[in-house]
Amino acid sequence: MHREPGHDELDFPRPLVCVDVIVFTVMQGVLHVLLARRPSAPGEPFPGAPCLPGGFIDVARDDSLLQCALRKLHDKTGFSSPYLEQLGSWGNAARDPRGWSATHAYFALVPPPDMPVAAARDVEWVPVERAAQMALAFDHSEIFSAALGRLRGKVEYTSLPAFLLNEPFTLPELQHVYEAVLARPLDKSAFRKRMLDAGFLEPAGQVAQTVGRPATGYRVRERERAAIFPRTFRASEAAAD
Amino acid sequence: MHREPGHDELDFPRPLVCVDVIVFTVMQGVLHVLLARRPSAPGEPFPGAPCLPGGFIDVARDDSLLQCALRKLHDKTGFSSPYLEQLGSWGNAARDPRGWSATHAYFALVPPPDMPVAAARDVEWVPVERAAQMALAFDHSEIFSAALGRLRGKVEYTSLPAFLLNEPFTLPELQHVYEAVLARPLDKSAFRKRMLDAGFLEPAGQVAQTVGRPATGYRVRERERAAIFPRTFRASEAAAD
DNA sequence: AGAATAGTGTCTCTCAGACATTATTTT
DNA sequence: AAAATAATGTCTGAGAGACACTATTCT
Repeated sequence: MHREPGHDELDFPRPLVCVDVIVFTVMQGVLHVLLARRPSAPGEPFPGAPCLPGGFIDVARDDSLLQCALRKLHDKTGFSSPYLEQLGSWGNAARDPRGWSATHAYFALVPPPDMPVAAARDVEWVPVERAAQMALAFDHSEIFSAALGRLRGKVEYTSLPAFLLNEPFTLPELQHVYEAVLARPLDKSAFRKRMLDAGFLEPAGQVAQTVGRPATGYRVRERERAAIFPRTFRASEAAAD
Repeated sequence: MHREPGHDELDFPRPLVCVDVIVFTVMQGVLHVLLARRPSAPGEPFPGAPCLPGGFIDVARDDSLLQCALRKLHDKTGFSSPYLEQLGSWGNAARDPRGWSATHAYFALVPPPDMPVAAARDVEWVPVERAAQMALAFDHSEIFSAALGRLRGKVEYTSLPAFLLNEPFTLPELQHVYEAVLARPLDKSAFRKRMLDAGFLEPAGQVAQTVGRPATGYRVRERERAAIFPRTFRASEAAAD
């Protein structure tokens, strides 16, 4: 901003501004993403098409982009303090037929929700493999793909999957989530060493299993941010940011 | 976007939309950032204050956010194909007294420029240590701080500093840039092994020194993206993205 | 006792860091 | 020859992966 001549009046055309949220969870050992559906009213772009939950900024109601993302997330999922991180922004003249628009994308991780909740709010949990094959409205397929890439990348070297579980959780449970997101098996011994050495977990009692030895329950020490490991899981296939 | 009732008319108030660029370079072994200055005209916010180069999106002229960032970068520095990466976005009701505004921040790495160019375009190269102590207009100090953190973080495990040098460059030169950005010395042997093993460099002849043995010159194989190393420089102090 | 799951120990490999050593140029 | 800088070699330690092994519960 700030230096263009002729802009002082502020009467030039402004882009549309949106916030979209990519919400991930793991259900039945499979990574899912929350999708909404475009309205079918006349004049609406992409009528009836699946899309990411989101919407226009309401300058009277939203104090900030982050707060807007939190509001939309709460409206759709009922969660109010999930792990939430900015993914990036997409803006150009062509992505929305209604005009030049820019969207700010956030990605969120939530523990497995109760199924009925999602259905009631007119959104749907979709396995990421299926979502990747769907044609989402606007450039939402591209944004979703970026979110999935970012999640898989960061899972290689952070404790992000801990935010996909209800507490307390066990180390075997956490390992299963890692494996679900990365879509490959991990060695149990290496996994446990890594998690415990990182020091982001604190014990929280025993968790009885339906069969076999009970497991130690854990909580994350700081819910605010993820821990970062000194190496990726497999150094040979290092991950982007 | 896409599901708010009452929005179909598109006649609701829209935020101001800007793009700001954080341009880094290394001169005389010191990391610098490019700063502009707010106009002093009446009605302008933060008159005369230092700020990041940037400005409002021109929906008639800019096809996309990225192209807008490239345009501003070219206007201010003359570089047209630098390393350019999206940093994030900042948007809220309070950051600009003229109204609800959102800015998309990009950070760029350029090789050492000719000094006069910057001066002629009404921008100035400032050492980052000094810039960190200045009160920049709007929330630009916060944005600059995030950019510096991102750069230092990624330098721990990527080849980003190669984009801060003119080609061909030597490994000792590259090491000096790493040390300038990280503000700590690195071991020569470990550094060379790391860079050569990463495979992102290709030899480009010999580079004579003023004194001593001449060094091998190198070019980066792919100018488009940075290489990622399997570990951070010091695993003990792992870095965020 | 046996099945099932949780949790540990040991060995090897890779790579970062420390630091000593060798190589090639100019004066 | 001496100085200066480039480049390599050797040793050690940390941590990842493979995989065998032990521990604790239930039926």
